[in-house]
Amino acid sequence: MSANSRLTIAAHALAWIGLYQRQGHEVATSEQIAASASTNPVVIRRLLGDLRRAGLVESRRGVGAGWSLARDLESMTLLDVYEAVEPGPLFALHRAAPDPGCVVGYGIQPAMQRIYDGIEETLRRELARVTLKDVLQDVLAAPR
Amino acid sequence: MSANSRLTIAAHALAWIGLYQRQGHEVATSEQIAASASTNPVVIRRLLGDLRRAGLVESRRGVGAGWSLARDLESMTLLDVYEAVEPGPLFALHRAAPDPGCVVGYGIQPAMQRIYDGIEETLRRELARVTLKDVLQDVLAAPR
DNA sequence: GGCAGTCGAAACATTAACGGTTACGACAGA
DNA sequence: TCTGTCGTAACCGTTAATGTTTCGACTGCC
Repeated sequence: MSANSRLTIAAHALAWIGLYQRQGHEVATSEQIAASASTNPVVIRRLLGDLRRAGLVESRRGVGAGWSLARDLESMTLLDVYEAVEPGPLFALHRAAPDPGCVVGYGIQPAMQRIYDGIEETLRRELARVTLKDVLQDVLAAPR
Repeated sequence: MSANSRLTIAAHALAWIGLYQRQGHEVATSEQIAASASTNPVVIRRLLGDLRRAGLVESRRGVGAGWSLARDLESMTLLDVYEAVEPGPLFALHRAAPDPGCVVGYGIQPAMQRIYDGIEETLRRELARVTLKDVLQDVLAAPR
């Protein structure tokens, strides 16, 4: 499907900020998060920008600049993150419209769309069941 | 997510072959199916090749050549089709391994993998609930 | 007022996936 | 032998994802 890592990296960033703040720090920088996630600070800033637009994080500029959580990790679910960083649908319909003169070509798109809508709804319910607090707890529970 | 249309086109092809056979024909050609789906015969042959490897369709060569169903549409689910045409996972982990010296970097991958495994299992259950017969019925039920 | 550190954003490069297209050999029935 | 179709490789164009560089904007601190 050519899956991307956006949800993974966004969850990583949120967990990192949450843990860092729990340790008494005010803000985290994109450079720190990028080092933990083995990627580029600009990639982190782009993703956190999406999360900021969704109201999950806040950013400060200037000297003591960086990122902080806008809400408690407990109040954020993976669905919030998913909606913030993944705009499109899971499955695409035909690239070009199928032949409307053919019975199958005529009826296939609404039929598949209904199925895909149901599947995405199920996916959302599943994502909504996991909070970012759950994720961080699970991360910290990893055996060393 | 950069979704593709493989599941859609594969379902289209199976529904088309099923209907065509119901009308008394032995085999369907990739050219006929491609015309209905508004794509190229080679694209159809590639997809049907995947479905053949999965035991869903059969192909004949030679003069009276073409494609036919290997099983009843009722016995095929969208999960069978999905597994035949979509090898990869839905969500990717980090492209480069995260920093194992960081607590979050160390524990994030197993944590996210568990979540993703659960989600894919749910997706599979959902896909397994829909047979290709259901799809064809739904297609034929479209108002004209 | 100037400096320093960080974000915000644009621009560009690289890579990979996807779908479309052409081409041609293999095959099997007439 | 001829014909129609599959099987498959090769190549192309488009798009998405990610990485990288760059530079202006901002703001606290000296």
